[in-house]
Amino acid sequence: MGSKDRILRLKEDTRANILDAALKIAKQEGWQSLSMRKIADAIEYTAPIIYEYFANKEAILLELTKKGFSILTCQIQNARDQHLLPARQLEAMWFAYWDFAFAEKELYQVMFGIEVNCCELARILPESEGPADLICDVIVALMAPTVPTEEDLCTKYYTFWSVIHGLISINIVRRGRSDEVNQEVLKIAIGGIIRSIAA
Amino acid sequence: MGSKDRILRLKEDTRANILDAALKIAKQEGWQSLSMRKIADAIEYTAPIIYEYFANKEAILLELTKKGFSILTCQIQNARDQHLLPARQLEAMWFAYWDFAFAEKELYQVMFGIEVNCCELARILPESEGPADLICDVIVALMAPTVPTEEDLCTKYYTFWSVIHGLISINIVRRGRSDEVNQEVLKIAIGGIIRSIAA
DNA sequence: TAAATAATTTAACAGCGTTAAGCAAAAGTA
DNA sequence: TACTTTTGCTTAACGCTGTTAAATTATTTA
Repeated sequence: MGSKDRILRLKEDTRANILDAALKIAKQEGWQSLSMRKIADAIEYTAPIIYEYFANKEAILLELTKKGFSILTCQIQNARDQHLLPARQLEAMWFAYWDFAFAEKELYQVMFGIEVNCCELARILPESEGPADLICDVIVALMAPTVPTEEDLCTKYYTFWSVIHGLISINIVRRGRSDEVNQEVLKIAIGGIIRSIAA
Repeated sequence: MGSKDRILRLKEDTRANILDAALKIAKQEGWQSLSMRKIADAIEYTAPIIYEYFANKEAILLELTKKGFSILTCQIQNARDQHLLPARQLEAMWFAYWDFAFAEKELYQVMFGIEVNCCELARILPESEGPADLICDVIVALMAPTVPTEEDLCTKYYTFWSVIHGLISINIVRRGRSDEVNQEVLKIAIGGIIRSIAA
């Protein structure tokens, strides 16, 4: 009876191997050249086997997206927990976001890229709301005792995200400027928004 | 001898037809489903013919990118010429940028998407510097009589671009919030940067 | 009219995602 | 032990992709 468990565990392993292989290939050759056959090669099976673990290629990308949001959420949480003042927390959280985007460039790309998985991500993947929820909490704290409307909170988060995501996008598609320039732009932008929120 | 000209003109026509067809297909079905055979169908030829006008599919995208930058540059110029004060000009220019991104969504995507044409765009396509040059000029005017260093100017342009590009990206990949929210975020962001520059 | 050149198409290659059929080994049953 | 069923996996195939070479048709030149 224990053999069932062992087999189940092996299956879980192959599933993880598929995801690992996909990400590894993306890191080495880019998402564009990721193919089911390459994944199969990497895990030493033939391509059809993958379809016993994932419905299709998109499902693999979605799972990696999920993984990405899980890691990002975790790191934003950690950043927050290392500060007490909301303003400091917010700054640290966005810097964590920034760091994640480059430390896990491929994950970030599959999370926010022009890929298939765009449209209704929050609907099919509730985890994708994690970072937003965390940051909105701190924005509320920063504004206390004023309580923002849902609309207002959304706009503020949105402004933050646009700035940081814009900077990241530009840095990923182009070869970014020097790190110093980036850090400065980031600090100016974040500081400006924080001040405009706190005011 | 005039027949040579006529043939050349016809050839120029088919070239334009290829570009038009490619953009039309992208508008109707998205870049992802654009194929050489579909283009060929649209211009009522077979696929290999396209290769007498363009080296490959990427060359077609590059040509459309070029076209996009040409239009964008033109519209930014127009926006500038309708105002006198640098601050007003700058605002109008970024709003023109914004409008272009949505009026010509597909062109904007191929210009700044995660596509192949990313890395050294300015090197292979000098036109892509047009908008930046125009806007930098106005930034300099805004700062007068202070003369910014190249680095400083670059950082300021870069900050602008990040904010606007971020907002646009988010609006294109996700279904954007209401127009009012967007306009407000945009106005706040642009206004904030302009003030921080002018100060 | 015959030869040369140009324009266009058909056929093919290698690769893609995906599915169906086939096979071989293991497990269950008598 | 012998037979059947199930499982795991592969091979083969379909229709699609970008791209190239060969074959074919049409046009121009001699």
